[in-house]
Amino acid sequence: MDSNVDSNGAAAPEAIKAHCQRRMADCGIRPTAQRMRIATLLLSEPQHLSAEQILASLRTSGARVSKATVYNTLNLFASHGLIRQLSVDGSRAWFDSNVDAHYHFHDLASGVLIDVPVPEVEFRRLPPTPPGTEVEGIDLIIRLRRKPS
Amino acid sequence: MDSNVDSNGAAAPEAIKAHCQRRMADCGIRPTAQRMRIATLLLSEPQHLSAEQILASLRTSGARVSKATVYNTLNLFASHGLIRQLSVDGSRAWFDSNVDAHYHFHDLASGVLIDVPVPEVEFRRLPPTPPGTEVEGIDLIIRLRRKPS
DNA sequence: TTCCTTGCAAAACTTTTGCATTAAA
DNA sequence: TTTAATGCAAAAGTTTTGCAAGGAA
Repeated sequence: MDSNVDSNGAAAPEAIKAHCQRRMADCGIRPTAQRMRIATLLLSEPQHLSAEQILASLRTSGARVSKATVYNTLNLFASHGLIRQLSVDGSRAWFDSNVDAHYHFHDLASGVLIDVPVPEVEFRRLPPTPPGTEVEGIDLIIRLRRKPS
Repeated sequence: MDSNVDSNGAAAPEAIKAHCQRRMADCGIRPTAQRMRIATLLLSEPQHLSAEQILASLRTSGARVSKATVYNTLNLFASHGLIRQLSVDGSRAWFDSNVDAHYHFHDLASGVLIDVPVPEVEFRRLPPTPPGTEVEGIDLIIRLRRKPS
């Protein structure tokens, strides 16, 4: 049985599974076995994972998934708004399970990304958009360095 | 002679050259022929260029430059603060000749980047940084879509 | 049957690197 | 003469694609 709540108090696997199925259905994405594996891994909590990390994690846990399917699935999820793709440093894409509006800290020393909730940032003033355009979204990345002590 | 001012009123090539030499000297970068070509191209005005665009432009104008040198030089410039490297969409790096603090509009339809001067954005509130860290820089990209008319 | 999904391998693309050659100090 | 910069080709890393095989409707 794997219906227990884990040591962090995270939602039980069954609940995550159900949650993923519901969200995929809402997006009109057919819940195949591989997609469910990727979704349950990524959507289990707010996190930022790369395609390679997801592939490695799935392989480690014994799943049979190809690299092509991981990439295709992540692109599919992102295009349907199930996850969000981030461009942080250009070296690779990061996939964010949190699609609610939010911003990021980027720790330059470790590479770690940390979510910044919307209420933590307030704009007093934003530039007027060019004619014929409107704001689709705002990407804010606050780069962090180690404070010299 | 190519010391005329061009039709846009931009600085004359000689002035740009001198400007580049001075800035490279300030950064302790030896002004070799290839570096000067890349610098005069990129630093002639505020703009965003990819490595391939720079390589193509140099080749078109008859310069003998290798791809490796273009990449190595751009990395060198960026590491010395002569230019700024941007991660906008993950597909490739963009090199920004404007190293003064500023933000960007990103037109999703055309891919075009537009500078947003600092005074156009004011933060009323920013999140507290995690312990032991301080802000190194703030990257703000305002994504634009075409306004439905 | 028909359509969609998957895996595998190959390809595409951007960027980096090794090394011999060239240019500069 | 000694060090640094360049060009070329190859390699590396990430992501996409073609196609045959498998699976669901």
